[in-house]
Amino acid sequence: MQTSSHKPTEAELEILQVLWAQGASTVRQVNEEINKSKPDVGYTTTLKLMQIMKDKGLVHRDTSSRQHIYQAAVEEGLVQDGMVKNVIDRFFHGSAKRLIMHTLGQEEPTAEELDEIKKLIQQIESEVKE
Amino acid sequence: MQTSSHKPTEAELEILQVLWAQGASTVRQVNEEINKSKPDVGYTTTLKLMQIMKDKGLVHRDTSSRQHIYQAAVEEGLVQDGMVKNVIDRFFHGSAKRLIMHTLGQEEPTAEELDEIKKLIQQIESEVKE
DNA sequence: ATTATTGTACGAAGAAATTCGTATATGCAG
DNA sequence: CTGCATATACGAATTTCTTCGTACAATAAT
Repeated sequence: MQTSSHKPTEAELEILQVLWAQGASTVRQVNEEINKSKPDVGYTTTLKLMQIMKDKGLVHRDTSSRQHIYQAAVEEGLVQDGMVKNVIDRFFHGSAKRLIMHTLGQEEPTAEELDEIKKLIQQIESEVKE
Repeated sequence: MQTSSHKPTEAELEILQVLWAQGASTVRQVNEEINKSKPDVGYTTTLKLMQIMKDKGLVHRDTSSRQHIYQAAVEEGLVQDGMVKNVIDRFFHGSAKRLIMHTLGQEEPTAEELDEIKKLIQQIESEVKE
């Protein structure tokens, strides 16, 4: 088994975000996207990071054309999952409930959103009963 | 206004956790607590970190006795808040709902916890109506 | 009073993450 | 064909974070 899933660093994560949002992309496309929020990140910096990520197995690379095309090799959901676990452990004493309640109290969800959350809760409750 | 709130690093966060849990403490108290999970962290390492944190304004220090007494200078809730915002932005496309639903789906909360969350939702709903 | 213990100060080593300069290859316009 | 724009490769500098050795001061013990 290919021991995948090195935990991405900050900068690597930013690149993954772009790949998740835009799908397979060249280094230039990724760098331009990143430059929208961080104008000073040089092209070779992004390139190097993406090469490192390829070595770590975080992305796949298609080298058949001159402009290599990169693609996320880890699922967004799995990384989200890891991050949520991490936050729960580090900031909410291991309690998912605390995270949820904090978020509810803090982020002012709309009535529709609250509705959807309620529905999900009911669904979970019914699953547990059966 | 004193632009406070340098974002704490990993190691700094761990120290803040201890200070939040135990209240004002000496370096030795903090180091001993940390040694429960990380036995190899040396005393001077913790000391140095706490001194750095004092420079950054993350903790306050009372030097009136020989054993300096440190106290968190940032509120746990505020740091949690910042982290939750961060995670929502970076991993959940800015949607608190998505974070909550992901967490609910992932972390298998107990029936009691679901109850509490429902209560909070109802409370928020009634507040919005008024 | 002398020694051992326990404390802070702080420079600097070590490790991890990020950034970039430069070499070199390829494609394209004239 | 020649020059310019645009690629990748990759070593190395830089920055940030963490760890610790060592110097020195204060207190406690004998």
